[in-house]
Amino acid sequence: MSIAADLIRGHTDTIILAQLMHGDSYGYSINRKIQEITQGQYELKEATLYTAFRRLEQSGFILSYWGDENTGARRRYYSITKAGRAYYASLLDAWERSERIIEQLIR
Amino acid sequence: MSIAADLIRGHTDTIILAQLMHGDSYGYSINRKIQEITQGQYELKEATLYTAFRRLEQSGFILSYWGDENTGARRRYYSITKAGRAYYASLLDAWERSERIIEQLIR
DNA sequence: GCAAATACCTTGACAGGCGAAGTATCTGCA
DNA sequence: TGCAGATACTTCGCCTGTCAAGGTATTTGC
Repeated sequence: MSIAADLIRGHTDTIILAQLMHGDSYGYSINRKIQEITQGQYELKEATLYTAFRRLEQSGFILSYWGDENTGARRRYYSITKAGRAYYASLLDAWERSERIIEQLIR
Repeated sequence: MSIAADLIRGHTDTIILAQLMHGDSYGYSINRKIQEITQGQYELKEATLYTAFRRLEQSGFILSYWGDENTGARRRYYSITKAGRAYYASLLDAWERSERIIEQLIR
């Protein structure tokens, strides 16, 4: 991974929720998607990913259920809740504001 | 402070170095400058600020010296080193790249 | 038959941010 | 003179998020 994870820190929840806004998905798939989108420049470490899922579920922003694959490894799917959508919107807004602030401060 | 500090986390060093690129300064002043620039939307907590100074100095990115005020409280001034300038440039670059990545990931 | 990919989970360490509390000096004002 | 408030720096200990390392189980390809 070529990008300092510290700079993405704090966006983990936003990234996961953004993916779930496009539809239910499961951990491994979401992480591959992230690698695809960034052309391998970024990935979530598994431990980080699964801790985030637990955090988001405990907060009521996502729901999980086991997929009923009759083939392949078992998958735990996640679904964004209504509260999750609202939270996502507020995180997007926070990103936009912080982006402007950082821009001003680092030049 | 209205902005989630977690989003700025990881930029503390960059922000401090950016201010020192404009000339030597001391903690309290740098923090006031940050509040000015952001119109009060952001500030570094004192503990955060001074730990960052120590971290940066130990890494050789800044130097410190006591000011010789004969009035007012004593001030510890900081000066950016050559290594600090190079580090700052690399942090700026990292910011630009991470900004693009985040943009892609959160929509 | 076995390596590699898929898929998930847990533990413990570490780093950075920060609340809280403390020290010391100076300024303004009653 | 006395005292609040601003200036200025410092330390301690907690909290949170990241992640290395290790583990489990299944399926696919050779």
